[in-house]
Amino acid sequence: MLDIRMLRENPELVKAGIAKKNDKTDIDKILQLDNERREIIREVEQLKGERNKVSGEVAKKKKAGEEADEEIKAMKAVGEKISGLDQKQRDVERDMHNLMIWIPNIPHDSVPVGGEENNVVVREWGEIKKKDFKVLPHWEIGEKLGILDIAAATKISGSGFYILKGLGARLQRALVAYMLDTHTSDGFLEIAAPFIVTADSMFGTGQLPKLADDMYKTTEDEMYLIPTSEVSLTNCYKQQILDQKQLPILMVSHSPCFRREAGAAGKDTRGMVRVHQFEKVEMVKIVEPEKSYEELETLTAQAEKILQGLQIPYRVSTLASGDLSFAAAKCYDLELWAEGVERWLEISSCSNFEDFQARRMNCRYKDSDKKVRFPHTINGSGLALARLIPAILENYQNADGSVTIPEVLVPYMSGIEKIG
RNA sequence: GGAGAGGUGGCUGAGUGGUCGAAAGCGCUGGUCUCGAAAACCAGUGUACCUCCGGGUACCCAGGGUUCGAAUCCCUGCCUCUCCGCCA
Repeated sequence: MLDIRMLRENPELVKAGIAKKNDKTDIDKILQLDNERREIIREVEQLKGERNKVSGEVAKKKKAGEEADEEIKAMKAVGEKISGLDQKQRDVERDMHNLMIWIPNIPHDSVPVGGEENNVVVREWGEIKKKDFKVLPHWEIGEKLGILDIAAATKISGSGFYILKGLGARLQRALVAYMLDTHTSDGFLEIAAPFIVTADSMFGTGQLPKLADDMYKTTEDEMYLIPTSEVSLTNCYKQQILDQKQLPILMVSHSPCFRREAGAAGKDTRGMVRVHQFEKVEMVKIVEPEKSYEELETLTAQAEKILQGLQIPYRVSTLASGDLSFAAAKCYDLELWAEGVERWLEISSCSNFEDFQARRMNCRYKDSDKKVRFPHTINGSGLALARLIPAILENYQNADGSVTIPEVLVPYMSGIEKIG
């Protein structure tokens, strides 16, 4: 959510900002409602002041055993006027709120303007080596090794699901453990949080109302399956005032992620790179505003650390404004190179939301001057399993059809060094 | 799922229609005292909004309602606790 004061004081800045995200919210309409709202408040507060004063006099008279019919009659009329204005104020505020919740966060100045084609690669790591044999895509090598069964998953749940078996499932568990161990030893607190959350939590992190169609919703209770544990982690601190001493808060968790992927039919449908349910390790930081961009860099480095440990080539891009998600002010995408599908696969998005989510969640902190302020929130995958496993099956594939286990994972695999 | 009890400031807790934004205690901040600390004593101690910058309004879980007037009465929702049922 944006600050209404910012809209009032810098409407052109906001308009320019949301235009960079191709958003067409009518800012002038909001400002008009805001003016209307303030006019109503001015009027109704004056009336309420009068009512309070006279009601006090009524109380005094009654106590003294005097009549106060005149005052009561006059205040009845004032009261009616007040409830009319109260209603009007509620209506205006509701209309305003319903517009405000659709405004995306505005991009940071360092974000390139434009669509996906304007994303900027800021660094690359590792060497893309061409193997001297034909590398099979993960769905083929996975089936051959008996560790991946997409057909069975399709029977159970329809398209967009996968089953890992035996050492495939074991590999996933090893990766999760490796990532959690890495992040916790770097200061992140491991959290095991709910996978089903209220609409209010989805609103807090900015998934609702805009992304409602991309999520699974329960029919009886209006609960949502999390599309990422960012939702559970960040909302741990909603409707709360933190102490500055508690910051920065660093959290990490492993969870399944559920995504309807509405409108993505036919896109990257083979294998496990685009599915309705996948596992992910997610990092979230809640930090002081002044430090958030610095903290975004270290969070991104933390995600990169995993890929470096696994020796998988990757690149980091700054997303252009049009490619940014609804709530993000700046985002780095990490993409790894998968040798079988011969493509860059998005493996992590590290974003700074500034105070956008904090406002929606009403999460605040008391700074050293005891002033209550909104902190900044940051998150990033560290990393997504459904793309990491394909990359390992492809990049670590051998000519004989076996797959070598990355060295750092061997201890997590009871010493197993190779599948197949 | 059934029955009951309850949600008041940072915390404990009083308040059942009229000077209640809310007693008291604790905590916290400042001061006196002290070499310093503790104790004692004194003072202060919420947030948001509107403003013609004088001040005003709102907030006692949330949202409605009754009333001249609501922390207090009514309705709805959420949450917590106790007992029963069910259950990995």
